[in-house]
Amino acid sequence: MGQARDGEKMISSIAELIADRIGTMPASERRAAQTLIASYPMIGLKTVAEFSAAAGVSSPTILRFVARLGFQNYPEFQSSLQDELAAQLQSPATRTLNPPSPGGGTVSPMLEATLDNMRETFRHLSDKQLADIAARLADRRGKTFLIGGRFTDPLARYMAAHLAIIQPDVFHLAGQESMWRDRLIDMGKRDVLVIFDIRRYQDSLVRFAEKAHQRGVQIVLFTDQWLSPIARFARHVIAGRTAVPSAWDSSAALFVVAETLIGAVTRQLEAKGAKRIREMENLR
Amino acid sequence: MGQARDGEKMISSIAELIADRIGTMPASERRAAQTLIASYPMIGLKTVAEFSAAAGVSSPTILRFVARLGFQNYPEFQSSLQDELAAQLQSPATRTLNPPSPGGGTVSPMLEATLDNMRETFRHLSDKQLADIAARLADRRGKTFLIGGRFTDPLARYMAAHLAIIQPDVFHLAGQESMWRDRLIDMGKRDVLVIFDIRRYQDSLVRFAEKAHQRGVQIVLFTDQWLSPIARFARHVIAGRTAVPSAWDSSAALFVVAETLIGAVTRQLEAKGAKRIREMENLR
DNA sequence: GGAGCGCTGTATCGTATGTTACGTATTTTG
DNA sequence: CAAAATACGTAACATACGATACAGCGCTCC
Repeated sequence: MGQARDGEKMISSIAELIADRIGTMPASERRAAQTLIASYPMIGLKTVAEFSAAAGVSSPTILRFVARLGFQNYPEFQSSLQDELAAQLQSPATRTLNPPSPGGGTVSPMLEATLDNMRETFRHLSDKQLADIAARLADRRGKTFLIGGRFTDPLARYMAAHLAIIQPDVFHLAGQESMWRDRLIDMGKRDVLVIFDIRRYQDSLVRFAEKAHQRGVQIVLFTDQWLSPIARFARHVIAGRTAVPSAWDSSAALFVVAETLIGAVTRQLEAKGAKRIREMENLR
Repeated sequence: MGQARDGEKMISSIAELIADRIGTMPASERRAAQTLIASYPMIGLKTVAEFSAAAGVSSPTILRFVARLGFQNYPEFQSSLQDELAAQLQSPATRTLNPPSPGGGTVSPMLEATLDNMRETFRHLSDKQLADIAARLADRRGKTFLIGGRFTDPLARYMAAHLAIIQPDVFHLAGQESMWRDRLIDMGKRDVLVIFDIRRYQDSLVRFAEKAHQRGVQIVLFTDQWLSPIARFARHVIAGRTAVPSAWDSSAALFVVAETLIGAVTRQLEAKGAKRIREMENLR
């Protein structure tokens, strides 16, 4: 990405790079630079022809322009712009919330990142998608199995603990691989398998998911934004943000999605008037 | 641009368009859709080949995917994404996020409440308090035990899974009450017992906490804002908000506190230069 | 005022990219 | 269980895109 360096000066964005070198450019290239800055960075993502037309110069001038910025070719220049955009989008500039803690402590960054992760996660998650998954989980013609990886299995347990109360045939798959591998026999087309898998993805889970998929089991996958290979077999994929300023990844966003789903399933069953729910409420 | 309409529903972004139609898509196209959503919208700005590789499908599938979304060809699809990006960049305020769902947005209130809970929880939690607890957990002269209630035991497991890696003598107490009650024999003044207990508070846990307290064990309690009776015996109490618009209480705030603590303990051990940490990092 | 140099656009080329046709595998339906 | 329909990938294709060679123009400096 921003490998383009200039002497000892730190250049972190292409816009700065341009500002730095615009003085040394010939007239036409300067027009190109100004056009790019004017509607930064969108015009740079379009084709050379469009860029040149917008700037009122010829194509080769655009290419000479990007070459002068230090890029080998036009695609490389575009990739750089895209990376910049991606970074910009991931850390929402709109940090309107949480006042920085007085002590400038170690807590705030962690919380900030976690809150951002949740907002980002839900931003990519439509109500409809969640409703679909909830409907599938509330559809009581089949069984529900839940399983997770090394760090995420507690999430599977958490979800199972709730779902098992409001409906029958909910099973958390625990213990040794050999234990739950044998449960495949019980699984069929009408069943749902909820899998939690984030980096580093576990081979055993992938294998298990594949076998289940072959048996026609519908897979709901909770994973991180890089998508576990299980996504290949999954009917529904929930991609949560996991990056936090810590040695560990955060599963908090996935946890919240899980809670949201639990709530949605409960509501759907209530709407269906399942008598089990009414009985349950007596116990609360 | 946003000319893509669907019946009477207003679709203003491609992400919404996808969410709307992802249900009607065949498996491979759904994978394409999910990869795009996972890193929205950057992957869509790259070439068909890169997109298809990232999604693990073939190029034609990508093209069929964009065709299903209503675009004549791939460049038109990309232009649409770019326009969307441009609009988003120009008015950061107008973050076109989760559209309120037709069925009376069921997601947003849940997320909002959860985020509020976290802010509230941390507002009453000083950095010093967390640092103290982390220091206690990082003090390796004693053992660490973790246990939780019916719904919160997964949180204990989650925390144990992490702590057990960075230091020895971390035990999650599972199974029947009789099982862990006997472990009391192993506990002494230098040991720490982390308990998760929210409404409805479990008698068995309260009894257990009391016995441990009598043996001089230091108790760290995760509970809700109404405080479990265990608070009476606890050295450190973390009170998290749990109220959400759902039939269930939310443990998400406590989960985030747990993650924060895990991070803090890890950092403290790193600072101490524990060789175990260095060994661990080789494995990551 | 003439010669040299640098800047810019036109025209051409090679290639990477999007596109399409077709055959196979998989699922669905009668 | 058979047959049709659908989904998916392989491979060939055409085009549009970026890259380059070259010529014209203006500017500067002898």
